[in-house]
Amino acid sequence: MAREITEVACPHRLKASRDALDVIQGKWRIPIIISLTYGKKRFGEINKDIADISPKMLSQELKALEENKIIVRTLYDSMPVTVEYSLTELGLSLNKLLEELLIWGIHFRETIVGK
Amino acid sequence: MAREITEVACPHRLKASRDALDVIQGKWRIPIIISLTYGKKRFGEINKDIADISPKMLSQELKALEENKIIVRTLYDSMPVTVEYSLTELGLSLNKLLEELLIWGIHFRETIVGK
DNA sequence: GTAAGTAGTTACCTACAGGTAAGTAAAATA
DNA sequence: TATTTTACTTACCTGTAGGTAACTACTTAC
Repeated sequence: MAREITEVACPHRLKASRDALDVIQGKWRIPIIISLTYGKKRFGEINKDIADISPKMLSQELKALEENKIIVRTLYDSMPVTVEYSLTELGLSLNKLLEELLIWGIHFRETIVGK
Repeated sequence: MAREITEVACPHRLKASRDALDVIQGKWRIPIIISLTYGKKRFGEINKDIADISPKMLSQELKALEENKIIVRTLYDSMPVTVEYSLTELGLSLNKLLEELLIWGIHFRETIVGK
């Protein structure tokens, strides 16, 4: 019965969904990921892309995304040290989820606001 | 160029994604939605499904989900007053997004933990 | 009358997300 | 020598998410 599915399958499903949510949640993660889908960028470039983020928050969120293997930080020891951030394979694999989030968000807006 | 897409299309995309995230984010929203995908339920039944939620949090989150038109609250004035919660069309339409969240969550776990 | 069930509410507390402002270090430029 | 650029860090503050515990109101069963 449905009861069995609920009790047996749900804890695992819940844990995975929660993991995914934890990675993309917060105010800045998605903007950062989207900023990097258009290619590798430097700290200052991301900062310009996302106008209202403070360097503290950007630094903090980049660190978190790096820990979760969503992005990689590459340091070039050129004359003025430059750092570049880019999406990993795992980061790129978020594409479908982000797309679905976007689609539902639009649907939500149409349903709530539109009528 | 990509630059143009970034600057023109992103603010709207971001807003929609953020809207969607706001609806499902937090510790209890997804568990509650999943609990209701298996049919309408009463307060006490959801409380039993999600063992560690407090009545305060359940009440609070049900109210928020109702405000966002994800669920409906139906009151039956039978002898002991009973209340039933069920998913709306909009709530049911979250299915694909939740599925995608689950799929990526599993992929994430395999990539991070598995190897 | 007392207990138990249904569906919550109220008051209070803590932890973390996020924000502001300023400081840091190293090299390039003027 | 002083200023600018890049990439941050540090200290401090506020607001919200979430938690605990106890209380409420109504009804049925014992």
